[in-house]
Amino acid sequence: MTGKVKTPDLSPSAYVALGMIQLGRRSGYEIKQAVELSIRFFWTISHAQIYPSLESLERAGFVHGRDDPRGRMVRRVYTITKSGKAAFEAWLREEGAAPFELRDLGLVKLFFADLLDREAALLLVETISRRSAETVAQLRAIGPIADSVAEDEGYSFPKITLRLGIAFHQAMIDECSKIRGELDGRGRRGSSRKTRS
Amino acid sequence: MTGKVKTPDLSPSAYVALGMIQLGRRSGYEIKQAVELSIRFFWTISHAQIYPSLESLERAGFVHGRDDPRGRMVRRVYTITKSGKAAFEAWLREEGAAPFELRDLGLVKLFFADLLDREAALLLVETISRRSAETVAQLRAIGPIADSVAEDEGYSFPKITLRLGIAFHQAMIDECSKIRGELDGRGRRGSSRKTRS
DNA sequence: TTCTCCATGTAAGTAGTTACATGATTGG
DNA sequence: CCAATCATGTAACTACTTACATGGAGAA
Repeated sequence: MTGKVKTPDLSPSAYVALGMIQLGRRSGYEIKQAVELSIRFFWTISHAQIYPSLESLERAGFVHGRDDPRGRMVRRVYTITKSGKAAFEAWLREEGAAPFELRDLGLVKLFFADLLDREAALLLVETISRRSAETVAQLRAIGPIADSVAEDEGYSFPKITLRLGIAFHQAMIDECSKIRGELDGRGRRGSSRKTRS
Repeated sequence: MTGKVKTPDLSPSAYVALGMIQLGRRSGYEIKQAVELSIRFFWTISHAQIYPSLESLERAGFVHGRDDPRGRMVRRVYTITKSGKAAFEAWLREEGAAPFELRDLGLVKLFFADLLDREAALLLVETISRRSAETVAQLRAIGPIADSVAEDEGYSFPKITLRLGIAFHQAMIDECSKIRGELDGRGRRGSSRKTRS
């Protein structure tokens, strides 16, 4: 009789917020902070997106919000509902290609680096490598937090996604250093396109 | 007297188009194809973006376009101007963090996988791993084309960006298989959060 | 008192997509 | 003659960001 339950189609970011609420975040502000501390390397949400998302989650019946001022300071906290939990789990289990989007101007520039001299090309490699190194450092800095979350709350997957992030930036760093070596070798024999022209 | 030359601020995608023209692509259609064949793994442009970009490049004096119909078929081809070459090189050399943006719902879901049973979590790892494997396969398929571009036209950096792409997806695959191993080990002792609740 | 953090909200703008729209050419 | 490919263009929409806007709380 119920037939197909009309799942209100919420944006991915709304589901992210829903997930954060299920993990214990209460206000929009806390959700934003949690995202910055955890998944920001593969997903970002601005607060201008979070507050409207919370409204649509509430309209969908997935969360229940109530005002909970701190002193005179306005504040609205949310709890996940039963249907919210079900919807979130369904979303997690949903099949189909989860979109993977990478936009990296550094790599784009490197693609065109034949139009530059060797030094400038090396600089581009350097830039890509350094940026990944910084990211790895930031990810490692988060490590202890993820450790304590795993111990205190029993959530082990944040550590795993952290490892994946480190792994792929480390791969970039390693490949960049190989490339640098090769370009140096080529350079010593002096055969840069730019120099010739 | 000339003072600061007012560089019209074109979108990154316009610069990508400019670069493709410098590498010998002539029409919007060819640019689109070249992008799909080369940098699509870290940059995409829809044709709805390319044609307006070409107009702004022409307005900026960076390219010169002329109609070049094939029979009765409309077609407009572009050549890069001197100032276009200079502007493109300046863009390539421009310092400052080239934005790196990754949006990956697969990793987001994995982050929340503590809310699932072990099998479902493994499925998520599987999905991430498979997607990277497919990407690596596609990148390897492009390899021979990049090889011939390197030999025939002397452009060696397309091969290098290809390698970087393969390297980081391979890192994802490797890390995923480690994770899978660990989850299996944990599973045998039966301590999934979902099962307990 | 002043700075940083907590906390929420909106308006305007950017960047990009998909879908709509058209039509020629080539090869089977 | 039909499908795939070549070729360009626009309108509507979506998603998202930045900047504007406001103000309380706590610490130095």
